[in-house]
Amino acid sequence: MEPSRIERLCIEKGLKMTGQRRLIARVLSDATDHPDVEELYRRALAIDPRISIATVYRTVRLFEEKNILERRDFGGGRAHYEPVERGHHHHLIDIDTGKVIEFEDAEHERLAEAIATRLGYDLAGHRLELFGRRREAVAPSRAGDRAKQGSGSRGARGPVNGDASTRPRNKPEAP
Amino acid sequence: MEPSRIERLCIEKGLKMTGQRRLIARVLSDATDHPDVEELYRRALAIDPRISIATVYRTVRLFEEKNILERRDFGGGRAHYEPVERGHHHHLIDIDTGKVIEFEDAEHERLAEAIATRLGYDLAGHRLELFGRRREAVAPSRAGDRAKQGSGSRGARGPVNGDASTRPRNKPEAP
DNA sequence: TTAGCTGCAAAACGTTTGCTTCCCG
DNA sequence: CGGGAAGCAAACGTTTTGCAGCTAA
Repeated sequence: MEPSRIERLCIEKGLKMTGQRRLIARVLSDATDHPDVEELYRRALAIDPRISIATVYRTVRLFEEKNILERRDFGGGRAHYEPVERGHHHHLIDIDTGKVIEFEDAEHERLAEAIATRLGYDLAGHRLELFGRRREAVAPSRAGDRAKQGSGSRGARGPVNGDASTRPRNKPEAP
Repeated sequence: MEPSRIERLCIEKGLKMTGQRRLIARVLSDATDHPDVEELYRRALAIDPRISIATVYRTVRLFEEKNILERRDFGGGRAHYEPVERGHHHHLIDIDTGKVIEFEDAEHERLAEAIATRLGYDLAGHRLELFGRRREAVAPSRAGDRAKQGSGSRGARGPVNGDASTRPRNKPEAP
């Protein structure tokens, strides 16, 4: 079987390629979403049931350090991962479904740079997260134009209450 | 002793005011930074050594639900809190010192709204975090106009390595 | 051959909760 | 007085780690 994109990256960076790393690399290469470690573990288990979750943790950490993966924190306790090769972008999180939409915005990049400069800093990184809710179709004609959405790891875990009342242990919430 | 600003808020919202809540309200009113729960606990302990950390957790959660506090996640495991009365703003985190600088930017607000709209969403909230490093003074004349900085909770815990090598368990890092 | 990876189970970490006692309103 | 709050310790969910054996290079 030919090496996955991420496995190739690993080799480039001189990592020792074990079966488990190859497996995780493949799972990550195949992913189009932002899985957390448990989800990665689940997907890996489905292919080879002998892998341990400790290895998944160790591997994503390694990959992150080697700049192969990016860790994302959408709020809700668990870290999510995605290949850096997808390039720089930001996220809009649907607070009703938990779905994550990726986007880029040149103007924002420019603005972030400008703000840092204004404050006397060199920008080393930044993150922008939007939390939103599908806009109701207001036009009287056909309701609901749809947005291309990158899909969330696991499905929604119940809607966020708009007024920050009870917080359901592990949900993203709108700041 | 007269009630702190936050205690007044609590009373307005009809919360039962116990000694502990009054204490935490005071500590929060006095804070100009973004303390985490442990730090709040420490500051509260210094005033009244009989408070328990469980109470601090329960209280900040309550205050958050009542829209008195805002929880912030700067990456690094712990949640940080600040009074909402400080108004809407964003943060620039100094990756060398851990210091947090607050800023507002009208253009960014407008842009965030516009992006959400473009994607078919109503913006419910958003967060922008910049990670940066003090700019070296390059100009031969007077070096470095200074930025008003809100100061980090506890001092820096060692610099972040620019290339994401070993991650020191509980440090913010630049995305 | 051997540095370094894996699995397992146990520990660590921040946070929440069950229960009993205590206190505010 | 009664319902909610506090304290304590135990439980929680996620992540890390110590150790003994295994494996890629």
